[in-house]
Amino acid sequence: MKKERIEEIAEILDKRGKMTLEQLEKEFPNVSQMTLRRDLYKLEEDGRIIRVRGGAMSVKEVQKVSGEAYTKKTTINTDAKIVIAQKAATLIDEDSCIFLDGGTTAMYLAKEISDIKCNIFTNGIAVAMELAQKKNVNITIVGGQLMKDNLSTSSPAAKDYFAASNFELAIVSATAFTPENGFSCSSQMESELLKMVFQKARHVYMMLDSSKIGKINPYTFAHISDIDVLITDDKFPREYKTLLEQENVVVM
Amino acid sequence: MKKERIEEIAEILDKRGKMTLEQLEKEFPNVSQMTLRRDLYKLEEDGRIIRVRGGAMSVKEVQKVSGEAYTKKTTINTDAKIVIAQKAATLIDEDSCIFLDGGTTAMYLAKEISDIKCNIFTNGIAVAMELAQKKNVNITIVGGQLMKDNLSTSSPAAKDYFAASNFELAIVSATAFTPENGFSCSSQMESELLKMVFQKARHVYMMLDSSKIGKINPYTFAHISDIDVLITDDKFPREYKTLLEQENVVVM
DNA sequence: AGAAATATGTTATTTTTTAACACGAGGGTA
DNA sequence: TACCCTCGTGTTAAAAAATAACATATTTCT
Repeated sequence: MKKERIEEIAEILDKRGKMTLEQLEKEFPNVSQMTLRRDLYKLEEDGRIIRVRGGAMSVKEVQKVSGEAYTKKTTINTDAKIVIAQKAATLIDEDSCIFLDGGTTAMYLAKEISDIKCNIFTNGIAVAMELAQKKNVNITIVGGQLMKDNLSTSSPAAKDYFAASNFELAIVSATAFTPENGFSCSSQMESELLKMVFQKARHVYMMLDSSKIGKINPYTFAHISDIDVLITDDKFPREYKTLLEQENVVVM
Repeated sequence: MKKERIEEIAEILDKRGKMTLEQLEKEFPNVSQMTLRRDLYKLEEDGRIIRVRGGAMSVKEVQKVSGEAYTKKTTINTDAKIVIAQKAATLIDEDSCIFLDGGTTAMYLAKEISDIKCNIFTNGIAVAMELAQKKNVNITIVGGQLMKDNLSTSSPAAKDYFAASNFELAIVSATAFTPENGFSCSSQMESELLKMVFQKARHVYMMLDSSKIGKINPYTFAHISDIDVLITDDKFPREYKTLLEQENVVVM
């Protein structure tokens, strides 16, 4: 089917770096050239490849050449984040009303979410941009000052926003976690915003890849008891898991 | 000479990210298309650009925005918009406080703005994202519901935002204009938001490429008398210009 | 100066891409 | 069940762009 084929094309392209349409036709003899073209077009829209004369090339390939600076940040523990995002995506129901933070994990979640009718609040513009591709998702952006490092907003005025809006579920992530210091982040405003979110939300799911564990950031916005579910990867330490479960947190 | 030209092409490309051959021809009117093609070929050999259908894109650009889609649905009257954006960019002073709308013209303006210390409010997340690359620009996003077609937000709650913030200058654009119906757009919420902006702003500059002229959209948010400066391209009809100048609008 | 190398322009040809329409397979609804 | 709709796909014609090939400068070097 379409989706698998597109995925496969992306993989091949990532692997080989560059392919001509002719080569792709050989690889996929049972579909027409036009279909492959359309697939490439879609992949280009998603920013995964660049179409060039005669075929296409992988964006990763281009980035590999010399781009370390920016790329690095987004590739920390990418695989784990994607796994976490996929898990989280299964937890989103139709017609639900959700807050999503602006972190990279949320970004991956935005990619993974299926296009169902739901309402999502977010303070991350990259997240919002990703979600904008889903037809059925209603997106609301929390305004405020933009932090350039993580492309998310925060402001004291967010309080007013939240006053007039409701959401049952908040799916957030932290940049650091220890059992003693709880979940922390590096920006005070963000921490304040998240505290507000926690007050508003009926349930809170925390996405936390294992690289965050044992680290401490300046502003704690939540403790173990504040969350309902922790979504993590399989490198998550067993002892922490039992610890969390003792506090009635579901770890998945 | 060849070398300087190639260098210049590389620089332009790094700045704009992507250019068509047509645009390059305008930039270099004294050489033939073929020469430019050969230049691009050379630059590709050197690994600085990637040639794509119709033109080329900077490798840096690809490396920079890994998540964003480079795809251009935004190719309507691009040249005019860039010209307008360049003009508008010259009007932005250090330490000023500006509202910028979320349209494509504003997007180009965001690219052209030099990295000076200033404060920019915007309701366009694509605009905000572009601005995020400037170190010295302080960005505030107006929250609200995201409209997927133009990636800008609008909401009744914006009023509250504006209540607590000031800006001297608003630089906006419209999707349609006639002298009788004034400046109009297709979304009621956006129109309301712009009206609020107009109330708050001391000065209003309107960016309007000539393709918008003579068209009417459902919601009028301003008339000629509401704006101070109109920034347009050289296809702007002379008779309209005199008309505007009669109403003390500066046309540039 | 004059030959060789380099750079540019012009035109025709080939290749690639797009646009437009058609068709059939599901999926939901009255 | 019949109908309508959307979606994915294929086919073809038309447009656009890239290349190749050749002609004509322009520079460089001896």
